[in-house]
Amino acid sequence: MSVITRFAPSPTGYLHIGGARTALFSWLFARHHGGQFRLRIEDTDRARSTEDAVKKIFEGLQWLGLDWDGEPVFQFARAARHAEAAHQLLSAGKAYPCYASPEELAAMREAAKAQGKPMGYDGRWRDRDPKEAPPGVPPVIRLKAPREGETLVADGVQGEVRVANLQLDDMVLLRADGTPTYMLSVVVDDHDMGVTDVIRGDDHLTNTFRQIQLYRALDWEPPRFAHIPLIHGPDGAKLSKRHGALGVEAYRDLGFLPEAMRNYLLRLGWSHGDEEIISTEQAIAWFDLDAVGRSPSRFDMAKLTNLNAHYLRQAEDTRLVDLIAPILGASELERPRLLAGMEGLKERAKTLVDLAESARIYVERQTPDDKAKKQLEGESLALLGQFLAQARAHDGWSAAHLENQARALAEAKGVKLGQVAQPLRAAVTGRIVSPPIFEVMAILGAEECMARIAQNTAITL
RNA sequence: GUCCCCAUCGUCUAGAGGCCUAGGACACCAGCCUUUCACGUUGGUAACACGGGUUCGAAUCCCGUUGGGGACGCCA
Repeated sequence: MSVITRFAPSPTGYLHIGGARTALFSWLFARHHGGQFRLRIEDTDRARSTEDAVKKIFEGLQWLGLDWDGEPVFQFARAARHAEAAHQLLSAGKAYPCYASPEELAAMREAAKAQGKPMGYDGRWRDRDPKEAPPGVPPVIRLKAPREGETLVADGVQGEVRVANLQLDDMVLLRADGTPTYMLSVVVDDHDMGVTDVIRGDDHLTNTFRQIQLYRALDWEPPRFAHIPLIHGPDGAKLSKRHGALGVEAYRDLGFLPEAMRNYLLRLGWSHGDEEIISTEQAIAWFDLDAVGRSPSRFDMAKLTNLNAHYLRQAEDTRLVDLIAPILGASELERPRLLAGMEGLKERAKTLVDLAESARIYVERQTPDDKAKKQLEGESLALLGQFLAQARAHDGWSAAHLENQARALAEAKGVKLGQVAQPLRAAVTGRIVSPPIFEVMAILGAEECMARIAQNTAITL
């Protein structure tokens, strides 16, 4: 049977980093095995689900390059089907109505805790005659789960995990208003969608025992499960909005490339020997569950940034110009300069935001900053003047030509090339850091350079 | 409280009993390269949580301790 995986987020917020990795792993697994990767929106919590969140999830996955097969399934639309499964269990005697009130339930939990027993429903309506039901109380429907033996999960990542059935209580299948609970919905949907491999966060591991009991009750074959460890924040605590749990679009806005994100997320919890830089094609070829680690990992911005710098250097110049143009508001006229300068810019940038910032020198004239100003006084300024006088006396404005002249001047004056280049850089770019200055000057052209120098220094030509 | 999972440099990890004086990557420090910065390059600091076993031999297997995490909803 061909592999079918799914990613099943609830649309209560953006697609966060943990969800993104889960989606990536499921996607890679499906692609590796030539199967399907499907998307299901778990929107049964009407109060918390929003359309905006659904949109954000779609956009997040698209940005990451994780394409899904077929149409997304909206879980709420299938509520009737879920309820049908519960009623089927009810008539088969595998489920029963329970009339316990919320207050009773709370009391049960407290009592169980006090006695050192697992917290949960005590099964008081399990074998009770429904005729004893309190009048006017709509019941919930609970699964009549096995009280003996144990339930085993043969997990693709965690190995064999088992728990005594006594630890598990009779879960609610249908709420008092007749709507299905998450546990029921997931099982029915995964079954109906033909999901063969459920890859999800570790936080679902204990749910899995209950879900397997449900599969058994419904006489369905459970899928294979794989629970991947959670991602923690830099402080080791659960990932919260405070540090890493931003939506993927936040990382996009921070200037990260999707391929860098994919590579980073892939290496968080998965490895292939000492490989670090892994293309998506390579990842598809290599990815499998046996190389997924079992321990949680921490989110490390520094490593993501490093990877991003790598992919930035690798990226096509035209693509990068397209990506930074909106940040810069660069007119069509300036695109040729950006394109010409991109080679030199991109190897110095860590993020698209950095890149855009450093690219401003090609887009607009900059007022010298404080450090640049220091290069435009005294001895430095004198050297600059001499360089300009010399440059003006010769024809040609290529990077090589300008550099040769600067070298000649430096040699004649017995100074280092930097002493000529730095004032020049300051006058032309307004900064003390930039791509090679002669290259910058060549791209800008003589006219623009002279205008900037005149504007930024007292030198008149 | 009950149950489940986890544990190698600061971080991500390699390691499936001898190949480990524990390897790589990021970060950090120092040198080199160099018109600045970055890249690149050379070197360095830095880890098997602890305690018991098993074994000729343990980072690797077993048990315990400690420390993290997760789950116990008519949320998903």
